[in-house]
Amino acid sequence: MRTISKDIIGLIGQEVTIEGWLHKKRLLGGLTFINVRDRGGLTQVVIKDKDEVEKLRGLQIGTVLRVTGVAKEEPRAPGGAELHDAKLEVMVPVTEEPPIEIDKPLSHKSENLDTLFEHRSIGLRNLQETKIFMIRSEILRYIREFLYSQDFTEINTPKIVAGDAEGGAAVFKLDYFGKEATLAQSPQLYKQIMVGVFERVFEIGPAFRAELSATTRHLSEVTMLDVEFGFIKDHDDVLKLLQELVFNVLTRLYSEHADELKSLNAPELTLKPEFPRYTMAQIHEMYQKATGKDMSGELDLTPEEEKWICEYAKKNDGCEAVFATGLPESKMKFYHMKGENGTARSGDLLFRGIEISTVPQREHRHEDLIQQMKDAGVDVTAPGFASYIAAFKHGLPPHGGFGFGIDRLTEKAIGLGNVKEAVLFPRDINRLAP
RNA sequence: GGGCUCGUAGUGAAGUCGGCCUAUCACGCCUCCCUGUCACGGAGGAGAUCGCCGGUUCGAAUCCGGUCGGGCCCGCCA
Repeated sequence: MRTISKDIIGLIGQEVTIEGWLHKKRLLGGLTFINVRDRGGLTQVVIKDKDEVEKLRGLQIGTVLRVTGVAKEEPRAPGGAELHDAKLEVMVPVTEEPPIEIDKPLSHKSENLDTLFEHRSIGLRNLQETKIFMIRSEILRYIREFLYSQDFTEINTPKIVAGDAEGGAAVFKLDYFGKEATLAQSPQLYKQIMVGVFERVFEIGPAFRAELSATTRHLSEVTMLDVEFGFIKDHDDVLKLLQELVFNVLTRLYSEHADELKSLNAPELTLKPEFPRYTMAQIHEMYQKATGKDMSGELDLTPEEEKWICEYAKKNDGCEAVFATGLPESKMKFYHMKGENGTARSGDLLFRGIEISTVPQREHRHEDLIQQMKDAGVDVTAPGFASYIAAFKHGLPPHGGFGFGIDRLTEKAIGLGNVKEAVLFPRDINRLAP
């Protein structure tokens, strides 16, 4: 019977067998400590028998072991317990020295990220690296639990799609049995269609972006949370749902994983249930007043302004998340709903200096949608649009939703410097492997 | 697409306006010592044709040109 490391504390006095990877050796002469890693963490094993220690000679970190010993309560051991009188069995010997260390912090300096990703399969065994992805897993779990509690249904939509459906982002083209297809840049059209079926849907999946962008916040393959729900009263309903989701997920993360976040040097969380809201025009004006730089000619916020408004909101509103509303109509997509004074009913959610989400209300009226598509130069007869338009023709209620970057949220929740650090195997303009 | 930068043992760094470099340090690795370590400690050792190609020079890690590979910012985008 195999015991998992975190359960040893409950089996004091009993003989237990653990299986895992040799994580660290410390030879002190007549006494040897080894750490064995399994899915529950590390177990410290104390070995006094020289013959048992000899079994590890020539074997490197990563060697897979079966260890049988007696569980002892020991305040000096990590976790309060350790194994004594251990017998070792080498299940998979490893003689190759690891290319990257796993028991000391790895360099996350931007110029060293390439090494980090090159040796990803080993580096991820470093407990500090593992924590990043444990936290990412928890963020996904909290998101799902919140949305289930709000009666949402999780869906999966195709990632191979016909043509350039949405517009905006650059797409990857591929040959699909002789036809031209693209990798989906977003589940936008499908999730709207599904509002006509389930009312409330969400999807967590990949989206592909072919922009030639090489920055700390861009990936060619991102993981998006896409939410869409019907029977909204107004745009405010959409902003409120996102606000509640983000507040719920982040406060839960910071309370349930305080230790891990602290060990990763994550900043303190400053958040309020009601996120401050500023219009794009207001932000341009406030930024100009503060810095003297005039950005009013820009339709969108510049990266510098995004950082600035987040700092401002943290200091003056006590909240690191902030909505930028009143996106200019000229920047809106054909499926967004027009607002007042040449703006779209849309907003951006910014957190710790970066855009995490775009939050629009959709145009649900069939005739108006068709007109907006034509105005945007979209071919409404293209095969990719037929079933989309049909959903509207057969009745879609007022609805809205948002796309939401999981990678960016994970990065910023932990306080990392580059979105790629929050991705197991990042894809960017230079990297296709591992 | 534009601009700016970087490339030195397995890993992270120092040295870079020509010579004191037979290339320095830390971690890791190997050998030995060490009975409470937990980034263990101590002694010794191996490991680098300084990304690659060419040039200048008596002499190049260091200067010049090219090339390949990274990184950061802008634009685009989320």
